Amino acid sequence: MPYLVTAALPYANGPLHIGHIAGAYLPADIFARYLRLKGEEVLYICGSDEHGVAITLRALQEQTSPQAIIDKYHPLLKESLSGMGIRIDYYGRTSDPLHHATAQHFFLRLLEKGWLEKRVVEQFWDPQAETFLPDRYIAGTCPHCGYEEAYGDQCERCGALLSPTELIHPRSRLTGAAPILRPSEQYYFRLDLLQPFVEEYIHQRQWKPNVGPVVEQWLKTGLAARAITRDLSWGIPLPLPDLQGKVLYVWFEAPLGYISITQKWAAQTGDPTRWEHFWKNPDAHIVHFIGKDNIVFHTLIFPAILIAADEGYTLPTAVPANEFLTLEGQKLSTSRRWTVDIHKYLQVAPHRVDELRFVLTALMPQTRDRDFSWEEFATRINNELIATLTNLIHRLLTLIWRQGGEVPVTPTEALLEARITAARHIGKRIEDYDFTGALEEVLQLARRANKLLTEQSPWHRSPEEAQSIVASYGDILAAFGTLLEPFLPVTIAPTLRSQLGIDTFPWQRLCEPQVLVDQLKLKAPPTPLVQKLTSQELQMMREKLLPLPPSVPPAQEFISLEEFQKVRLQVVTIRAAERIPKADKLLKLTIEAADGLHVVVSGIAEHYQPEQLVGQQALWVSNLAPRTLRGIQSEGMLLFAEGEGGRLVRVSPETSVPPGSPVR
RNA sequence: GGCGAGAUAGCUCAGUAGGUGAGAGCGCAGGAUUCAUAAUCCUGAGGUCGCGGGUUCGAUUCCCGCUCUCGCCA
Repeated sequence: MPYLVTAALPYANGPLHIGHIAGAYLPADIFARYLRLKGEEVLYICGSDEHGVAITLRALQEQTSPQAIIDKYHPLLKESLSGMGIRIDYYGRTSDPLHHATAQHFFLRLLEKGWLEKRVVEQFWDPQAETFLPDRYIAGTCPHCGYEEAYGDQCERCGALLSPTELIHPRSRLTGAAPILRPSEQYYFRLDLLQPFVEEYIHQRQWKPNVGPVVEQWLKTGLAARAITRDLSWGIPLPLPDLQGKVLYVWFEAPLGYISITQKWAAQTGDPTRWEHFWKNPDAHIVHFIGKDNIVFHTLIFPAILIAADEGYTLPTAVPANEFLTLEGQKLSTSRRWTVDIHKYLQVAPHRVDELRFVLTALMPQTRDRDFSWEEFATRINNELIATLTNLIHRLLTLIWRQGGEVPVTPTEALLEARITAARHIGKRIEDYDFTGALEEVLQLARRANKLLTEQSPWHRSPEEAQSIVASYGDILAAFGTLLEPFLPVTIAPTLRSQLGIDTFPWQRLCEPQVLVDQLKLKAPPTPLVQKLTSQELQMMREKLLPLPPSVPPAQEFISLEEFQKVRLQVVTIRAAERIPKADKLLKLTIEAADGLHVVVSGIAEHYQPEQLVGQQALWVSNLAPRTLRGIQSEGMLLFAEGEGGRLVRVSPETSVPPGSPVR
């Protein structure tokens, strides 16, 4: 039975970050690698999603064309994925002419089958640009919170979902002109009529506990007809002559990318019909790995499209959606730059890809949101990956090397049994889409082997006994060469196999009691598979990968003007600066303010020499309660900006002003 | 406002179709050991299973209400 594995098509308007990897691409990769080892026929396809308003807007921001945006991000996405060891059989893109043709085919087919309906809707028109405006192209004042930069679909300040007509003083984000309402014809997809068929499909499948309730809720509310066209220039044109200037809405055409990219792949293999082996085969498994934001599209809308087309398409077998990853306790956000971007990680730590895969697998948000922190990152690597797993491998390899590097493999019952149950449990967990649990089983095997090895302590025994004990571990070492492959395929698993001079085994063999190899021969003295992560290295990674200091919460409460005015700020001139004995970080500063000289103790000695500061101006909070530091009373506080890596930078007026000038 | 999900050891999380003393990993304390990247192994401390009611012989597990967090929808 063939498997088609897909992962959410990444949107080509920004880089991939750890949340994307942990949510979709990595679980799909582990799943696909495991199936390949099992000898199943697997095709893992993915590609860039290159249409939609966000891309046009991005192009406007960067003052370039949508084509330039996608041509910039498509390769970046592709390289980020391959750099992470995500082995995708074919990575396509939705700007491909083949995708356009496939999407247009579906549109015409649905039209022919009567599932589409033309409706006239009132939409905003920009009289200057002479174009209809999508919701996101319209800005105005939010009717809920008064925010003046709210968008037509959502207010970014209060989070309210809006419709463009609700905005007070709407204006076009293209030209700034006041848009006017005009009637426009759009095609609607009659999801409401398809609901019975979709329900039948939904109830034939098993859904993950975090997916099922969401789907049921949508069905309960009732599916509504949705517009599948938009008045835009960037996208897939409607294949109809009478409606110019309209394109297919992204949520309609993007999922069809799974089909068109499979077709593209098939064309490359020389057999253009081979895509039907997956998409028109009732025995094929189609598994979509996505994040929770995509559940509705993959479980309801995409199947509805396939059902409506009525051309014998295979419906998705499973949609193992993951929840979200947070970073240091806060939601990842590309616009707020609160992310760890993959392409940057690959530059900063190119030799630590498997380490990141390990941590992201351990922290995969399978049933609920999970948090990624750098401290956790280091702990997982040093105390689990290295201490438990690769250290076991290293001590075994060292023992073998000390016996001449060549041993016959004669496993004990206990070791064989441990290997077999581990292989079975790992496989079962992966098939249940529990990747964290599968990795835990790998560690469990390492813990069992560590325990047995310590109990037997070959280093305490006679040379003969020691030799036979060490020989008994050869089988488990060989097994790790395959067991680690789905999880750590970039450096760790292949390096182990090359040290042992073996290849991977079919997964089935790991579940059977026959010895995997008769003997092992090491060519070179073993070197550790993973280097410990030092606190300096961690610090370096953190500084280079996280541009914002985590101490500033992006979601802040608003304060009133009155509250703000309680803070008294003035410009002061620093008249003297000196170090404080036995304090590494503190400087004693004498400042000239409106009412004369004051003493302030500042924690900036690591960033400024005292003589750099004398004569300079700074901002001073004058009414902060005084505090005694190192026996010196500090009055108020000088303000410094916190730059990257916690670097402190003095804040001062653009041109010199008299000391004591108020700041309001 | 409606709906959904979550709240279990210092931390991250499992779990219970209701039942003898509630689990794992990490962290911590003590011990063993030294083949190994101060890694490994053993032992231990530590929890009113969010709060309040109810059903029950018995609830962390079922029901109702509440609080907090997150998400979806209006």
